[in-house]
Amino acid sequence: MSESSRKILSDNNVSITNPRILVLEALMESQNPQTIDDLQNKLGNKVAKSTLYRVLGDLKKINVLHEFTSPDNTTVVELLLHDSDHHHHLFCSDCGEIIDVGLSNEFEQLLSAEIKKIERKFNFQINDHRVEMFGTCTDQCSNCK
Amino acid sequence: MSESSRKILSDNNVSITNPRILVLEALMESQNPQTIDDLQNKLGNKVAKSTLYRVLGDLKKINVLHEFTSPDNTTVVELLLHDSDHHHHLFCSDCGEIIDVGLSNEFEQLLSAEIKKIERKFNFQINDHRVEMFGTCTDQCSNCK
DNA sequence: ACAATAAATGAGAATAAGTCTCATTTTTTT
DNA sequence: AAAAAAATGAGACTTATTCTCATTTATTGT
Repeated sequence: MSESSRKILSDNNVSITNPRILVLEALMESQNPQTIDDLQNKLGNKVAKSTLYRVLGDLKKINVLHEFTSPDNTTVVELLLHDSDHHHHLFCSDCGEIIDVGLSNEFEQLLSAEIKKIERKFNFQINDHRVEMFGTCTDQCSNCK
Repeated sequence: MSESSRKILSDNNVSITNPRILVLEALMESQNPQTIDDLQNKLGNKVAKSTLYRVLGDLKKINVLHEFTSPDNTTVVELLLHDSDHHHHLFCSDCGEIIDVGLSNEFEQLLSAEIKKIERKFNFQINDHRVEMFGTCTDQCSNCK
């Protein structure tokens, strides 16, 4: 059960500790990004707050964790295990839910072309991008009643 | 000089006060998004910290201010005076600079089409979107030496 | 223009997310 | 299994943002 967590850590030469496994399992419990609060609730008092933040930092350093900020200014975090799972985010301003969204290859190709133009225009080297979409879930999502 | 600031306020039925004018002028000084720190420096001690935050809140409420968070977790703020000036952001991870970027109409049209698909798929009503691009400015920008 | 009323401000206290410290525990190495 | 290195927990600390409330400034009605 904790096998994949252990693998993530050993693959990245990070020592295998209980807090790290617990945090990884908590992260894997949900597909979509989650807040630090969500994580703390899942972990209860099994991992100290300082350790939680430290472990999140460790996971960022080995590039398996992506941290960003939602429009209501909450820090959210999501596992990024495969380079392949490039995706974007859809934010609901009613309930705060954040949903991972894939866009078509056609779109991604045109975006890549646009990005090449921007690189030239601004003399930048661009190594990542993301599309954020903002709105409201028109009927009930898991949080809206 | 402060005419356009006054107009923004009166157009939105917000009472015209000195701090509001000063904050608007400071915001208008730079085309690209700026940090709260930048603003505080520009304003010196002319506007109290609590007032600055309150005024920024007021401006958000009347939709002339857009606040977001940069990848290094700093709050940044930019005036959005015309509905027409839809744009995206380019972040430099070396110097922290944030640059406003427009993308082609062709791209925006394809993105709109993608967004319509997402709306249907997730039962969302999407009212805004933004593309974020992350990279480094390969030669010196205004901050990099 | 002038009171009266309502709204906004300044100063600093309060809150909260995130970081830091250091003594103890756990993991890794040999 | 012992020694060395790294990670953890607990709580103090920092810092951005919000809140409170007495005072000042703006707006409204006459």
